[in-house]
Amino acid sequence: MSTSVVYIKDLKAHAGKMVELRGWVYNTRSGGKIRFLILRDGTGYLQCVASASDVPPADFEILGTLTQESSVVVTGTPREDKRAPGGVELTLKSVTEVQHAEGFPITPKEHSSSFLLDHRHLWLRSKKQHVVLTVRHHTISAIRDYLNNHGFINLDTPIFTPNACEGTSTLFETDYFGDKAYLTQSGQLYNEATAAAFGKVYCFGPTFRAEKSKTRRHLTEFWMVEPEVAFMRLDELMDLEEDFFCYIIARVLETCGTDIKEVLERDISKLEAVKKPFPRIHYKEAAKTLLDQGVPFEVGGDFGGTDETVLTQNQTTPIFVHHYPTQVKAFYMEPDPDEPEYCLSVDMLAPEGYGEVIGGGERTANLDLLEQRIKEHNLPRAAYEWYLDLRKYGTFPHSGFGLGVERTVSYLCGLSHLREAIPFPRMLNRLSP
RNA sequence: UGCGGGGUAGUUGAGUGGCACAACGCCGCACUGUUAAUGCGGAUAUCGGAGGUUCGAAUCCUCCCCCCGCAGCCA
Repeated sequence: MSTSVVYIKDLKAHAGKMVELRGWVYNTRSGGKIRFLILRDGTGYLQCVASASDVPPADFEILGTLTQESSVVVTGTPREDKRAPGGVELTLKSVTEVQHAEGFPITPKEHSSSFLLDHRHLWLRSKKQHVVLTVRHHTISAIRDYLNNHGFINLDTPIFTPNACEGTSTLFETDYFGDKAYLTQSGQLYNEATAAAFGKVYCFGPTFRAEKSKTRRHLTEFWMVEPEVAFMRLDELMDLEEDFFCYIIARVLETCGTDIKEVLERDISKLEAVKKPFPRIHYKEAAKTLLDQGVPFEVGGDFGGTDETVLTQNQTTPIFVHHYPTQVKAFYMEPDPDEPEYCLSVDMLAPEGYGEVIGGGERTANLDLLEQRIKEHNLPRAAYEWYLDLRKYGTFPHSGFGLGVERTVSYLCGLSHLREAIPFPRMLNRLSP
């Protein structure tokens, strides 16, 4: 009879049959003539039990010397047992040590965040990080599925760019064969070109901001999905955003809900309560709310983290704040024709203090206005000639938005800092590992 | 970048002028159902770096480095 090689997640289907598993030692416990091995294989955790009378003496000896994260191959027969964490355990028949690991630095006890980040390559093996990054995977998968199933074409935009997209944020500069090139901070301008060619498009990739921000909500390298739709107006954009976001939440709850609740100890009823439509609040109304609550807020400015928390504190769903002052938003935002000092922009703010997760709006379709705005923002006109062409040859109303993947994952997982929402975070003071 | 809090054993902390401590981890012994096992024993530190004050500095002073939190900016 041959022994089949299985993963822990599939173990229940092999109850009573001899199987082989390959993985790493999570922990061991010894009880004299009985020894326990907690094995992890990337798909789950499994308690293996060996009695001195049931395994060869040499194998029993190995079980007594195994250390945390040593790599092993074990064989045995799985069976259901209420005493085991997970409900299934393995009656060991043999164990082979592939490599003996000495002094694994991360123990199941408490560590500081900087110690863990220094050991991020090893921290990834721990339970919570495993769940968070699995949520990230399903978030990305849901994003792609939603857009692909709603007629969007994925057309990725360049990471090397010759000019600033929004002109305001700080860019990472690189040498490009003697010329200056910058790492992209948004694919938005290129999306407008592909939207004119394909109608509904999105780009999805890393973006870079050299902002010297050191907060729980900033990375210097983060992932963003940016859909752009030809002929879409602001109200339809909000319809799209809320439907999209609800789909992501539903997919993640379906695939990872139990782990988010049990391993991350996040209150998932807060996620289950998120239903569309989300409240749509005009900037002026939001500003009034802040002033009514006694928040020292300067009308005409953008919202800070604290402002966003106050605005969302009594909400069970994310909210939309639209019509920000034209002055504080990017040059390409379309001014409201009735009230040009406000523009057709919209941010989606998540509840529970997570703040802005989506930023977007309707883009200026008018060539003259766009030229004027480029001048006002002191942007080099030559670099934008191609962008102006989009208004010269069949200009069209269009809207789009950018959703930050790490902020979304952070919200879904209830993290206190988004550095855990990406495998290898890049921050102001961290470039390694 | 500004303000605040920190840097002591592998890790997490206590220690405000007088013998460097504890817990966990690690090593050894015991234990046939452990769940971050338990009990007993053991090893482990240039107290972030450089200078200074002092009979004596982890502790006081000066400069530097690094980390954490908050804010601005933003997804």
